[in-house]
Amino acid sequence: MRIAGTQHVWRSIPRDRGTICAIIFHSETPMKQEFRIENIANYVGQQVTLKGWLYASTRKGKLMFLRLRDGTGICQGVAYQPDLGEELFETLKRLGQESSLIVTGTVKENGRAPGIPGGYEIGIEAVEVLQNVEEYPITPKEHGVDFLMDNRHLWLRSSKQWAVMRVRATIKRAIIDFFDNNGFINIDTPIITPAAAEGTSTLFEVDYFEEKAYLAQTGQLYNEADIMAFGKVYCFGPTFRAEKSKTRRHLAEFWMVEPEMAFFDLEDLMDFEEQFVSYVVQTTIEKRRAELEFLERDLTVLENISAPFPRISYDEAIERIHALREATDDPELKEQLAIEWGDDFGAPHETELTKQFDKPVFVYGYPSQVKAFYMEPWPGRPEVCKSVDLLAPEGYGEIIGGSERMSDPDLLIAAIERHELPLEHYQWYVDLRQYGSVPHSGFGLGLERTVAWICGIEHIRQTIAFPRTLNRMNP
RNA sequence: UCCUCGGUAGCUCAAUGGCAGAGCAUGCGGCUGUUAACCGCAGGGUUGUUGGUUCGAGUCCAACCCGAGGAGCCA
Repeated sequence: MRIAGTQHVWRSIPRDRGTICAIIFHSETPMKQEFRIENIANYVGQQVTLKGWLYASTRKGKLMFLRLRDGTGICQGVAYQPDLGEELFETLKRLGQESSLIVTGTVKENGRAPGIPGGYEIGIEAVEVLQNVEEYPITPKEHGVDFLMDNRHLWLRSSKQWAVMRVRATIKRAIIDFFDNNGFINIDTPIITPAAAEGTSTLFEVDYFEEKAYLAQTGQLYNEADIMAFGKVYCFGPTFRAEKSKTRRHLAEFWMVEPEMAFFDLEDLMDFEEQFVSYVVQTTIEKRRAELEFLERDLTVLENISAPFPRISYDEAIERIHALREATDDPELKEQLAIEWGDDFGAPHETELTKQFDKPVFVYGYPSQVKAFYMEPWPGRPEVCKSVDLLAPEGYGEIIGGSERMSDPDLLIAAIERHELPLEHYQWYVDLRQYGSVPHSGFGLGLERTVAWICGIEHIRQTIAFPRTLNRMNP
C-alpha cells in the first residue's frame, strides 16, 4: 500500500557474505511533478502541459471551447483563432471526440468554466495531436443501457462512470485503511474451493484436475481459521454467485470485504460495524466531494451517517412490517409486504423498513432457518441465531451480513448434519472448535452495494468497471 | 424459472395495414464566452430472425433470438 506523497523503492543488493538483503528507499517526491487536472487550482497563472483526450468541443466562430480529460478530471481549454493562427485553429476544429492530444497553455480562474473540478480553464497556446478520431460511438446525448453496456470499455470515459469509479477506489482504500489501522492483518483466502461454504447459494462449478470444484462465495470459513492464528483478519477479494438473479442489486462477480474477529460477540460486532461504516462514508465525502457532487448525490444525507445506528430485532422488524402493511392503501404493496415470522425479508420488506430510518439500521436475531449453518444460537431461543444484517437507507438494502459464529464443536457438527453438508469437507472447520475455541464474529460487506448507496446510483452494474450479470459477460 | 415491456439510420426515437422520417453524431459552410450551443446544406436503411395472413406488413398472427424492469434467490 502506497502512502500519499511517498514511495517505497525496493532495490535488491547482490549477495554479500551469504546474506540477501534489501533496502527500502523513501522519497518525498515519488515521480516527476506532472500537471494533473485534479490539482489545477495550484497552477493559476502558470503554463502547463496537459496530456489527455478531447471530451467534447463547441465553437463560436473564431472562438473555440474544448473540454479536455486527463484521467484525473475535466477542464475547459479555450482557443482563439487570432492568437493561435489559422492553421492550428483549423486543426482543432477538425478534432473528433476522444482524439488524443497534448495541450500547452496557461491556467486561468474563470467561474464560467465547466469541469471536474470546475472554475478553471486553460488558454491554449500549442497542441500536439496524437490521434484524431473520426466518429466516437458515445455522443453527448442520451443512450440506452444495452448500447452503453456493449461499449462499457468506452463508457468508462464518460464523466459519471468515471466519477463512480473514482469514488469506488476511495471507498476501497478507506475500507483497507480502517482495518489496517485497527489491528487487522490482511490474509487472502482461496478462490477455488471444494464445497459450498454456506450451503445457501448457487455456485459456479469449475474443473479442478478432473475433480469438481467451485468458485468461492465467501472467504469467511478460512478467516475463522486465520483469526485463531492472528486474532483479527480480513480478506478482500472477488466473490462469485451463480444465482440466475436479475435485479439492480445483483452481480455474478462482486467484491466483498470480510473481517473476522476473535473474542468478539454480537454486541461487539454491531459496535464495530457502525464505526467502520461511518468511517468509510465520512472519508469518502472528504476525499471525493467533487465527484459526489457531480453525481448529484445529496451529501447532507451522507454527512448524517455516524455511529450509533438504530438496532432492531428481527421480531420488531416483523412487527413494523405488519404495521406498514396494515397502514398502506396500495393493494400491490400490501401483497408484497405479506410476511410471517420465520420468513426472510424480500426486497420490498427491506425497502419499506429502511424508509423509517435516516441511517443504516441493524436487524439482529434472525430465525436460524433462513441463515447459514454456522451461526451461534440465541441463548434460550434455539430457533433464533446471533446474526445481524445492516440495511442501508434509501432502499439500497442489505450491505452487510454478519454474525457471531458457533463456538461449540458438537453444536456445529449437528448443524452441518442438519443442513446435509458433507462433513468430510468441514472437518478442519470443526477442528477450530476443538483446539482453543473462542467466541468470535465477523461480517461481509458487499463493495458494489456500498458504492451504489454512497454514490446514489440506481444500478449496481455501474459500480464495477466490467460487470458480470446474468445476461452479460462482454466486454 | 415466472410476470411485464421493448428491438426501425452509428445513437435516441417517430411512422391509422398504403412514398422509410426527425433530432443528435459525421462531412461542408457561418458565428468571440460556449455549458447536450445555435443557423444553413449534404450523405446515411436487409425495420432482431424465420414463417404466416393480406392486393399491400415497420405495423396483424406464430415461433424463436436478444435486451430491459420487477419477482424469487442473493451481499
